[in-house]
Amino acid sequence: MKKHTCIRQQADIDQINQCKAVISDLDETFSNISNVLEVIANGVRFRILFLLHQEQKLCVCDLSDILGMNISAISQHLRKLKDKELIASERQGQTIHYYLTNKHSMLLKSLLSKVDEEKIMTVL
Amino acid sequence: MKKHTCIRQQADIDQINQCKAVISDLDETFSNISNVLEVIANGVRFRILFLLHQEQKLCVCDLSDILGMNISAISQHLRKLKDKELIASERQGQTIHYYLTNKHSMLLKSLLSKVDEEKIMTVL
DNA sequence: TTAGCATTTAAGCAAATTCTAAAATAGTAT
DNA sequence: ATACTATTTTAGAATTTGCTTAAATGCTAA
Repeated sequence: MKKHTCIRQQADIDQINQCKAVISDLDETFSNISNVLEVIANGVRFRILFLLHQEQKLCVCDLSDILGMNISAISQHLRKLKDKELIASERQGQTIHYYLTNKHSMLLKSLLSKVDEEKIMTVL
Repeated sequence: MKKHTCIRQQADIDQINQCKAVISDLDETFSNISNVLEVIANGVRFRILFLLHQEQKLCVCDLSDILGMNISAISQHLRKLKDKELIASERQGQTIHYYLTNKHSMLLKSLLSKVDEEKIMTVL
């Protein structure tokens, strides 16, 4: 039918159609999860999330100092995290503190817990 | 010291230095996790992993049919997954079957379980 | 108000990502 | 061998991402 279809005999048509149905059915779900994962997966942003989890709250300057990166770059990463509602901010005078929200906190916890697991692995 | 440092008084120098030490100490760990997450986070690859988890094994053609994508595109995604050892392949005649490996299986299971959780959310 | 600090936003660029199309590889079967 | 099928690889284009620099916003304090 389409150019990306193989002309093979051993294909299990039923299996393929069932899978198609599942994928189509869960399409929005997959997109939701991937959208959040893509934001978390970035090395800098993952470190930011780890730091916010450990320190409760930090400002752009703190993160910039800790990670040795440009303030603007950090700010742009924070915006992406904020867009996905993984973090929120609170102004206190001139400084704006960022902290983790409850949204996706389960997912985040399970990913951050990998840091401790992985740490043990890399020591070996 | 550096151009990205704010000149603020309320900075907790000890806190920042402690964080720097932790981040530096765990640097390799963060990179390892991010590298794997970045591969998993992609929408197409996440769907591939989900399908392999559900169906045990599938060939490039199957995945191409199910996801409605070019065979070449799928093949390139499979290579990325294989590079990170998330999947492995097994030749059977002309067709090459892909299946999940045990590497990062814990991480993967917890991420794939989000599909069922999220599904319930999107229905509401 | 003006100056100064913290932060965000905008613009531009380089590098990375993903897809398409075409060529290459490899096994099957005639 | 030749033809055919399944898959991978390569090359290129389009898009996205992440960083840098500079300008804009917003609070604070003199």
